[in-house]
Amino acid sequence: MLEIIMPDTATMEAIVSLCKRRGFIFPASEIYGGLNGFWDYGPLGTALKNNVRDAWWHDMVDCPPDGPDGQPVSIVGLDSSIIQNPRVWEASGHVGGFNDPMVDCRESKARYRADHLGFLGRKGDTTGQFFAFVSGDDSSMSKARKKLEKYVKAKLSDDDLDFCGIESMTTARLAITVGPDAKEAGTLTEPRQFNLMFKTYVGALQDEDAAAYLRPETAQGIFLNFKNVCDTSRVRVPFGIAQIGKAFRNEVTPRNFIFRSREFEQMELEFFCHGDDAPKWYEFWCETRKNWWGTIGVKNDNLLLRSHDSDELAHYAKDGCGTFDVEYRFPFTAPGYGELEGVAHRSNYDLSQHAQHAGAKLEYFDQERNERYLPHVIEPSAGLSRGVLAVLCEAYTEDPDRPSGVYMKFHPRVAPIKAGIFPLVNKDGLPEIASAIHRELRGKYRLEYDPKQSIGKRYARMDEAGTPFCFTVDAGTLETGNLTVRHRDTLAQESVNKDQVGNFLEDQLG
RNA sequence: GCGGGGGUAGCUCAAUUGGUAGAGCGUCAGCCUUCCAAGCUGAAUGUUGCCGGUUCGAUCCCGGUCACCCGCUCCA
Repeated sequence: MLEIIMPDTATMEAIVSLCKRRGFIFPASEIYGGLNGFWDYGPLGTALKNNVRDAWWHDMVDCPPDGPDGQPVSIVGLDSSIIQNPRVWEASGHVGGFNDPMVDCRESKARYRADHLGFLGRKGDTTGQFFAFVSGDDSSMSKARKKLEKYVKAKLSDDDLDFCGIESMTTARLAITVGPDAKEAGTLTEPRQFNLMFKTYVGALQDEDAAAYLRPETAQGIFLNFKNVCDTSRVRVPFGIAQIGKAFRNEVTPRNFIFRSREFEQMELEFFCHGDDAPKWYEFWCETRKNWWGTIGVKNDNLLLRSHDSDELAHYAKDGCGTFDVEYRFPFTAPGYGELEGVAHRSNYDLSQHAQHAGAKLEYFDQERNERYLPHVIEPSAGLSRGVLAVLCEAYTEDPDRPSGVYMKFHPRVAPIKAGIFPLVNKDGLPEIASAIHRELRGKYRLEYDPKQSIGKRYARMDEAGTPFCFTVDAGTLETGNLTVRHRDTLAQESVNKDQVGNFLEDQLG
């Protein structure tokens, strides 16, 4: 029997509500009415996000996985600037195609710069069709002319033609215009601004010479420093450079909580290798990255791993061996999936672009091969903000049988609070024992000591915070030294000596 | 960007069809309490999203705006 899964807006609203109630995530500048596409992380959310971030950094940089040859791969860290020389974004392809008003064709799926389009009509005819062409492209123009002549069923001389630019094209005119690569009329959109980058000005004078952009991805900062890292870090190809940081995109429609926001965090790795070895490393990183999500509790049931079809490959991935997505079934995408991470073979696109635009020598000399070349790049690019959202969705577990009605089943590795330390009652010397355990271990683990209110209330709070363990000191502890540890997921309780709490956590958390 | 839906305490909601708002839960304090939001006593918290208009008076009517949710669009 197939289970039919629908977009679950009720669950999503419950998750957003819990995030607000417990201090995971708030709307940014909420007391001023918020700001579309921006979110703030509260105490628990910050801890959760830092834990996901640290897990990635640990597994990629501090303790990278073994490569295909069984030896640990070589990866170093980087933290580049959010604002770079604006020419960076020309080289990367972010400015140009996306800084000017663009016209899309719904039929041919082609996109044109609006100021590069010309329009051809019959002089004196205000109701007949117009035919668009790409200015400066003779074949495109003659094609438009032929289409026009076929439409009016007459041979036209130059004097019969009416040329105009996009500025003369009203909505009504566009509706009867045939695109440069289209057959039907009315498939061109109106010119639309596609500047997805946030613009700012460097220095006090706000003239266009001082214009700069907030980075729309962290990746470029890595390519910019490729030579610096090679020259200073004794790395040899193949190796990787990792970076975690904020990126900014002025999205048309921010939607779905922190899934598509205008300010977000990325965890990106650019792995440089010889072009011949690229397929091998691509394979390796697809495998490595898809398995990683399980180590922070995002399970296979809700993960989808898929390769891009060739027609959806980005400009930088055209010549590579493909792009591979790790997708997660969020409540708002179900039964579909939303992207968590993409592993792309970018060939040597980025380095060659920067070498060309900057006039810099970015080639690497490979001693072993006795060969000078631009390395190819395998890029596993993961969303930290989206990762946090996936972790939240995955952890959210309804359980009518427990007082809170819901608990967050975080993997201990990313849980904001690792354990609660409670005296069963706030008297008889129990708080002193619990407090002493807390003071002893708090430097090593994020713990919460709470002597107030009923024990059930404290357990319920920890359930919503997703704390995996709670240690409770009771009267028996005074005699035997044993206290009780409660497991969040099973509600099971077991006895542990108070001197063994540190060891217990060490076993469970590593 | 277009269309639709609701914005009332931290959360879930009620009320007044024009006369400045309540409950439950949560939170906090004290008491009590031998393991799952228990009990008792008390307390704090709202410019009814924001701005303007009509009115003697607006949370309610009107206009605008902001954020959120849904459907299109968009998402290199």
